[in-house]
Order: sequence, then structure tokens, then C-alpha cells
Amino acid sequence: MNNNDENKISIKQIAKLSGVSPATVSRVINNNGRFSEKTRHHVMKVIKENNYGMNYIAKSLRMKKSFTIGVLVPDISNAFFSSIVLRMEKYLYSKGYSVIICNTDRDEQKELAYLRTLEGKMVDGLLVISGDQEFDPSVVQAQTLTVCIDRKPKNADNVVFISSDHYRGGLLATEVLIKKGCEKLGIIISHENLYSSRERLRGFKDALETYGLPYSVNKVIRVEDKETKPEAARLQILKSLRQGDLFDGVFAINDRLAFGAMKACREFGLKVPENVKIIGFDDDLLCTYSSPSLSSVKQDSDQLAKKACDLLLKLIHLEVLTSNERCQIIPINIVLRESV
Amino acid sequence: MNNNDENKISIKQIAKLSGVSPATVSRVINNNGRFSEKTRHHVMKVIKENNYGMNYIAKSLRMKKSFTIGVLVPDISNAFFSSIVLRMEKYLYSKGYSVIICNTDRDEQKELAYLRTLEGKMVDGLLVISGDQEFDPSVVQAQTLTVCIDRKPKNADNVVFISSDHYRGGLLATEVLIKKGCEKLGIIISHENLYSSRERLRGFKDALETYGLPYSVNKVIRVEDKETKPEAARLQILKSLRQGDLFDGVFAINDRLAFGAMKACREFGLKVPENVKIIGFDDDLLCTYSSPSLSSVKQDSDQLAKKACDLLLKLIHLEVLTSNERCQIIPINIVLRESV
DNA sequence: GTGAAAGCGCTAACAA
DNA sequence: TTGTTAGCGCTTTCAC
Repeated sequence: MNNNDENKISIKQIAKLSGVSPATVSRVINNNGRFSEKTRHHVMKVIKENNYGMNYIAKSLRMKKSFTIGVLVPDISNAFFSSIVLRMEKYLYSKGYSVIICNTDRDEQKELAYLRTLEGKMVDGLLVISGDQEFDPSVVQAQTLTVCIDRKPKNADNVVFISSDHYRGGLLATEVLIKKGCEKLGIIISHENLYSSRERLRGFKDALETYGLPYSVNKVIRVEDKETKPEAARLQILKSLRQGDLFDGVFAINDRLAFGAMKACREFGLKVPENVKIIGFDDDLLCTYSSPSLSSVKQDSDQLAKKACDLLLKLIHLEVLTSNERCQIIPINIVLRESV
Repeated sequence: MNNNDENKISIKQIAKLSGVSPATVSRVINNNGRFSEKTRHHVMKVIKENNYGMNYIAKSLRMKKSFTIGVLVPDISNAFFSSIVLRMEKYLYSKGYSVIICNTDRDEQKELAYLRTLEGKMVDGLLVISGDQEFDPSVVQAQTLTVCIDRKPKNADNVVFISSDHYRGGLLATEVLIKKGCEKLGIIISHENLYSSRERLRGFKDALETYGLPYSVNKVIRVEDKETKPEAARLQILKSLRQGDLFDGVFAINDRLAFGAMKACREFGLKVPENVKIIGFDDDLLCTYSSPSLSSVKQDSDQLAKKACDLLLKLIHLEVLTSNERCQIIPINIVLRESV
């Protein structure tokens, strides 16, 4: 299996060694027919013996197809994002595609620059996960196939959109708190530009209204966008608490914020869930292992990733999508634990 | 800024539009000299007007250089790995490189297949993060530049190796437990094939010896390789506890296992840190937010990533590395929290 | 069933 | 300072 040849061998050389033309070798490799079984056997033998490996760059240039997908994501170190990317990579690998990963860092300029690079590298499609603004398809070439996950495309016509049901997640999470008896709710939120955040907030508000809890007595606690860490949530909650904003229920827009909130409450002398009930979003692996364990809204990241890839592959294969397919909402689940 | 042209324009066309030769356009774009300021101005104007974007595939084919780095990682959804990958991507992006991400899934066949693909895509270098076996450079072409992170290369001559000081991490973590008065220690471990796991275990054993604690009365609790989740750790610890293996200190080879251990102890009626002291490894963001907060060994993932990239870039630029550079150990830090 | 030849878009000799 | 030309390794007509 040792492949330590200094120079990669080309189809041309394989052709020479096999006594056939490059065209025939190409046909054999790609199983395009128009060759005899005998030829196939012989060529394959020579290929094996010489440890030939396809030069995908040349193939790409010729075919205008790179067998590579670009994945745009704000921050791969986020547990939810990385779990989606993991699924995508696995699925796409099984279909013969590689994945170029692009952390946009929520920086529009970087995103734009990456888009240029990806186009130059002839990616066959784009998977866009989350992001502050709506995704504007006009910043890429018209033929760039794109699927947006948890991020609204500006012009829904050209781009496929797929998302968890964040609105319902916010609604149900809030409902849980209310049904458990909470009367003064707080929501702790960051990245309000995010489609997903806005939807979760909308769910929260609608739940309050449904249950006749005036929004005014409740509290929106904002965390700076750049501070996605639990620490920022902890400080904000503590500040609110000290200002006399006592609440008996907190819906945290994500689990990290929830962990911070939980710690803040503890430090302030409030017990979870006795005095304050808390529910998060994303169902991080560690929700189970915090104490008390954290209730959360679970997104079906597997399905999200798989559907997104499937749709992109369909676009790549020039299939026509129905309008139902072009815009899909994936249901979420509530996972109840000790924190409520 | 709208770039919705159906067909990308080529250097040749830019040349025609500018009234110069393709060679000159190329020189201008790449700033290779041999053109007048006047020409530069004019060509750049035409490039802007026509929204020209470089075709990197063609460039790669010609230059045998793809401006792309392959990153091999067992599982990007692991918090520590994803934080390293994040850093790598940021750094490499700033140097003009893209990153193809490859989850090996700890599957040798997949790894091998990926290596073939990456070679075919002409990656300029390989960043190999962790992995069960030693990395065998003979499975890639000799000219494939490789930096291994936390994974020993089989033949240290050709490949750069960089790692955290796992041994010292294990040693110090264990020492902390001992100094806090623990006398019957347990270590909970998974993935024992991993270089990093073995080193941490070695540190544990050496610490015991140094402090005269017989290894026999201590306990190695193993978790199946495929079960990297806290749940497996919880069950194993619970099992040990029920069998009467009472310990007063646990060194968990990573934080996930530590969280599981913590939960198991709680369920068994033991208090952390009063009855059992626990320390983990990796310093996950959530160590601070568990209750009790978890002590841990912190790897300097920023430095690990940056150094690895720097070394790879040096190799790419054909710089000669000193033997000190070719093999580097990065110091770790102990972070003490409530759990001890 | 097979081969010859063109060309994807770029860069790098070499010539001028 | 600029242009001409060849060719990277592949696929794909078109001819036989």
C-alpha cells in the first residue's frame, strides 16, 4: 500500500503503459462505456500497479465541477454548528464530495471574500449555516447553488431555505415555564439579528400573550453579540437581579446563556428550580450533566444537515424542487429536566 | 457589488478588453512586475468593471499548488478539536489558504481514502489532529507536507510533531488530588490507543509512584472507545462504586468523562468535593458552569493551532526546520475549581 | 471499441 | 515593458 512515489503518474502515462489512448483510460476510470472488458481489465491492472490517483484539479478544470462544497458557518467551535457540520461532512463524503469550511466570524467582509474564493475554487454548491444578516444571493454568481440553514435568504426564489421551528421552540419553552407556575418571566438573548433568535423571541412573546401575562412585567435581558460566552449572561442576570428585577422563570435563547443564568441565580441565593425555573435551547450534551440538569429545546441537527445536503445534491443534479421542498421547517423537541 | 454574471470572465477576455496579452494581465494580478504603471491601472480598471475573479482551479493545475490545506480530525463535534480547527481556519485564511475538513471518524479506511482525495485535490499540506494510530507518512506521497498535532508520526523524520504536554497534565492533575488528601484514586479513561490518553495515564501512574501510593489499590476504569459520551462514564463509575470500589479522587481523561463521573457520584450519594474530588482534562467552557464547577487541565489550543499552522507554512515555503522545531511540546495549565 | 485532437484558464519560459 | 507559446492532466467531441 506504500505510495511513496515522488511524482504522481498521469492518465497519459497509464495510457502509454497500457498501450491504449488516454481517452480509453479515462473511459475505463469513469466507467463511461465504449471499451472492451479485456481493455478494462488490463488498464485497471496497470492503474493498480502504478498506484495511479486521479488529479481532481485537472478534472475540475475540464468538467467545471470540483466535487467540493463550501460550508459557511459563523463559528465552528459552537457545539450546535459543529454537530451540523459533522453530519454534513459525513453525508457529503459518502456522496463523493469534500467540504471546505469557512468561519465567517459574523464578519460580512470575510464572508464576501470567502464567497469569491469559493467561486474561484469552483465549489459545486454552498451550505450556509446561520449568520447575522439575511443571505443575499446576489453576492454570488447566479449559478451558485445554495442552501441556507437557519438563515433566511433575501430572495427566497433562488435559494433553498431550511430551518428548525425556532418560533415553536420559543413558544413551547415559555409555555413550559408558565405551566410550571412562573409568573414573571425573563428571556435572555443575544444575537438578535439572527433569524433564529428573532423567531425564538417571537415565540416567547406570543406565549406570554396567549397566557395573558403582560409583556411589560417581563424582562428581556440582552447580551452583547460578541459575548456569546456564559460569563456575559451570568453578569447580565446578576445585574438584573440586583436591580430588583426578580423573575421566577428564565428562557435562555441558548444553553450557554442558560448555564450562565443558572450560575448567576445560584450566586444570588436563588434555588433552581425551586425559586427560578430555567430552560435553554440547543440541548447541549452537557445539559444532562449540569446540576440541576438543564431543560432545553432540542433541534434535530441530524435531519437538518441531511435534508440540507440532500436538497443541495438535488440542485447539483439539476432536479427541480417543489416549492414545499424549497422551504422547510423541521420540528423541534422539548427535553424536560430538573431545571424546571 | 452585484456579481450576477452568468459566465465568469477569464484572463484572456480581460486581456482582449484591455488591449494587452494574457501574460500581462496575469503579471498585473499577481504583482509580478514587468509591466508599466499605466498598464496596471488600465488592466485593474477593466478587471473591476467586469468583476473578474481568479479561477483557482486553473491556477492550481498550472502551479501545482492549491492554496488549500487538508485537516484530518477524528470528530469535529468534539469541543476541543473544533476550537483547534477554528483557530487553524482563521490563521490560514489570513494567509490566503482554505481548509478542507475531514472527519476520519477514527476509521482507518476513511482516513486513507481521504488522503487519496486530498492528494488528488493537490492540497499544499496536511494538518493531522489526534487519531488512534500513529500517523504513517508512507501512506501519503513523500512530498506531502504534514504536521501532526497530538498524534505521533510513525517516522518522526519526515513529519513535524506538536503536542500538549499530556504527560505533565496527567501528572499534575493527579498530584492535585493527592495533595488535597485523596488516598484511593481512580482514573477514568477511554481511547487508550490515543497518544494523548496514554501520556495522561502515564502521568497518573508516575504521580502515584512518586507519592508512594500503590497502583494496585487504585483503579483504572475504562470506557468503550465508541462511547465518548458522559453517559458511558456515568454507568462505568456507578458500576465500580456498586462493586465496592470506593475512591476519594477521580482523574478523568477528559471533561466529558468527568461530568459523567460527577453525576454518578452524586447519584451514589457521594458529595463532590467533600467525599470525592474530581479533575478533568480540556477545560471545556462548561467546567465553570457545572455545579460544582469542574477543575481541569487546560491545553493551549490557540498556541497549538497557531504553531502547527506556522510550521506547515514554513514547510510549504521550503524553509528548513531545526530539530527543535520539528518536535514541540506545549505546556499545559491546571485550572482549579470547586470539584477539588 | 478506440484514438486524435482540442481546450478548460492559468502561468512561465523565452523572445522581442 | 510586453507578447507568444506551450502545457499542467483531464474529458469529450468527432472520426474511424
